[in-house]
Amino acid sequence: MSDNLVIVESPAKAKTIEKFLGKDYLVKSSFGHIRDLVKKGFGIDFEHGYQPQYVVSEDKEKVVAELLKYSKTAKTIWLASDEDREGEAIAWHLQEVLELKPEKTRRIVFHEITKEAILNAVQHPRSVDINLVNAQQARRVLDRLVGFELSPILWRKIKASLSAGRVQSVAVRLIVDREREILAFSAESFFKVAGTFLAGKTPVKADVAQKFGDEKLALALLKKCASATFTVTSIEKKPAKRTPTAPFTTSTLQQEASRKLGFSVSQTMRVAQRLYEDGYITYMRTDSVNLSEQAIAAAKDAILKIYGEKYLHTRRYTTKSKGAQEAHEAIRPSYMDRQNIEAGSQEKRLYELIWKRTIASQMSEASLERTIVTIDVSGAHEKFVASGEVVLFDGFLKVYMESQDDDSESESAGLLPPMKEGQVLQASSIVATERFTQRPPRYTEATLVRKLEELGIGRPSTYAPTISTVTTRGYVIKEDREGQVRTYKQHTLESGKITEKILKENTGAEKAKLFPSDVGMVVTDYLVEYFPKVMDFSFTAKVEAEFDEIAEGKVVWNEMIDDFYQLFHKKVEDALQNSQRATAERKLGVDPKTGKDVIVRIGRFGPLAQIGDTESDEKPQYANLQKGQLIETITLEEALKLFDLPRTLGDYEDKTVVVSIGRFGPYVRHDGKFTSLKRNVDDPMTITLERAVELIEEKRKQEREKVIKAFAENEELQVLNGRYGPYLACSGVNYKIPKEVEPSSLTYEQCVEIMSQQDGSTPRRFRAAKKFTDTKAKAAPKTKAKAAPKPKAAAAPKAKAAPKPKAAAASKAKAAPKPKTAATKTVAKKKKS
DNA sequence: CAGTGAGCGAGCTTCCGCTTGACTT
Repeated sequence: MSDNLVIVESPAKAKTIEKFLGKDYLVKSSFGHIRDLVKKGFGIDFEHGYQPQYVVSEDKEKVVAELLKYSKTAKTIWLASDEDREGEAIAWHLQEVLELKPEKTRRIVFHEITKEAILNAVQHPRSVDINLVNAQQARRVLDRLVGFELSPILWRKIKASLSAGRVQSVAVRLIVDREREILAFSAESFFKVAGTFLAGKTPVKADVAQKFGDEKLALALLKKCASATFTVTSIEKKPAKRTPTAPFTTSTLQQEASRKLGFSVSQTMRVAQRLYEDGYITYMRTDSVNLSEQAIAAAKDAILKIYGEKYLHTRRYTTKSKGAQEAHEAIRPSYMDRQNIEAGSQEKRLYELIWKRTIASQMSEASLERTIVTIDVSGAHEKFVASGEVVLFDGFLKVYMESQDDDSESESAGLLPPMKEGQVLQASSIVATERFTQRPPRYTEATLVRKLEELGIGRPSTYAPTISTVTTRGYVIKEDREGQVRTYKQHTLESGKITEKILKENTGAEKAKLFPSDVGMVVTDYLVEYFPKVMDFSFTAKVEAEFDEIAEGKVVWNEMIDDFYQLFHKKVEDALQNSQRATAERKLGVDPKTGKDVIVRIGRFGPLAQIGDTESDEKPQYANLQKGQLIETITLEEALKLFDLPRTLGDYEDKTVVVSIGRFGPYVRHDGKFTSLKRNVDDPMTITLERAVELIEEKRKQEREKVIKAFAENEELQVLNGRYGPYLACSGVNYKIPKEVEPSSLTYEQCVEIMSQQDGSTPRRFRAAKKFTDTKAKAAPKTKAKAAPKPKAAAAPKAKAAPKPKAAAASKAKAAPKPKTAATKTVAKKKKS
């Protein structure tokens, strides 16, 4: 037994630190928080100063038991959780739960995982800072109060199972507010004039800076240009510099991975987690841009080696973002000399991004030269301006360039041909093009995270979960929208003649943007009306300031909570008593067929349109709103159209063919079977019986051809034809068929071979492998007759894997604890339901 | 997986932050 037990938060960290500390130290992980407020009810004792009622979390009981065992025998226990509010609380909970005696307990902190930092920390222990712990308790209690008081109001006033909270409700509000701005926006058109001139033989593009709100003025300029001379009146050269951006934090990594790699926020975190666990990068949940001295030195070495001294410029970055707690370093490669790694393609790409960003942050500025050429038009006061940019020294740009959010139209200015002041240029064409003012952009996941961080709302560990909460609650939908075709005018002056053209462009198309749902809008409106303070964008910042005062010992935590709660709870009571049920009901008009009212509202299962009311004798007609339609904006015509479905097309094989729109889009129903319409080809409103039958037959054919091959040896194993081509399926797990193999000629043995190879090849397949054997184990007792051939199939891959000792050993080690965890999980789930 | 939308009204839902696995494709 070791004399020293060190407890950190993350198991990957524990492994690294153990190496630094040597044999006398046993390093274990708490896996984050070990206790939380009891799940049922508030978990707060209102009678006794908001005393929190804690319980060891179900999934942490094992961890706690293990830590308890080691702490009993250790002489000294080092609480090495992160140096922030939450970390301090974790240390305190450990102290309480493990009943650590003060004389045996040391609190240490370090914010970089280097030998020096850790040894230094051990030299400077302290005790748990109870003020900081109290700040965390206040944070925790406040969040529980807000969440558990507001959510039930929504159940009663809007819809069951809804939720509200300090972070999620404001996140939804941002999206709702933005959508309303977009709805209120009307694009204004104006004209921009641009010309192509000839300097010698080289074409030069130049623009008139001003916008012409009036088409006539733009045309007037074109007319003047027809007979004008164009003279270069000034050539201005300006030096410009660009400096690299700071190393990655969680939020900036999410933004760049979204822009450059197209990753979702949660995808970025999943990939980063793997990189962290494999020791490639430092911790991925951080708000700090700080690099350790060691990291800067390593970056310096790498830059000198690869790019040379000219490119080196080390820097220390400081964090600007609000509420940053800086318990960790920035996200950076663990080893700066490692430019590439061997891993999955996503991991590789994200690692490369992190490496480049980190290296670039320690590189020289880029120096550029901007050239601005002004061209006068004789007989007009407008001027054309051409600008060019030349990189004199690339510096960090050699490695990395941060991307922009909007796909802005600004063309990258390049090199200009040599010109002289006083030089007369020939105009080859001058064009006045109609342009439009741009509406505010919708949020992407990543830009929403940036906004939340800017407002100091949420933490690096919660950005991804917050997005998933607001989408799973149905407040926000991430989707693509098709744009609309818009026409614009263009006047072209060429060879002395002005011609007019009407052109078309697609506008407003959205890719993976966040849209509010009707429920999101109603909930936001309701909360803003009754709880404006909590819904204020600065609410978190205000309470954070108070938490800081608690941490400094200037304010007593439960007094702060009491001040808040007294007022807040009054508002809650008021809302419960005095607010109407919010259904977002809107009357659109009257149905011309029946003369009854047409309304839209939120029903039990979501937004719907309704003809007639429940009080009259006849039952009202209902129809779901479609994807992309909002109660707030739908028109009477659009709503009436919804009632044209389902449409009966006629009979086929003596059974009715019906077309309608379901959860997964437009479909045809015939003989109890569903066939999806082809997207962008078929329209449910106009589709004919003939075409519907064609689709039905097509699907039948596909199903007939689905099974390429089946095997007598194992009925679960099949060669199938899928959307992406032939594949192998066995007990719900799919396997790729190697390209060089002809699927129809596969033998049973070959299939087993393919499965066993893919089982061990990548971590992803590796998990599938467990599934492969597990389902067999479960399926075996159920169907005894069929059980006999299956164990063979399961055994075969293992036998094949045997020559690769590593994979086999790993598979056993990982597979072993699984049944237990699976068992405890199902028990936990049963308890809930 | 492809529709539901009152009615009797039980018992349920819910927060934010700190961590990994567990799941599926």
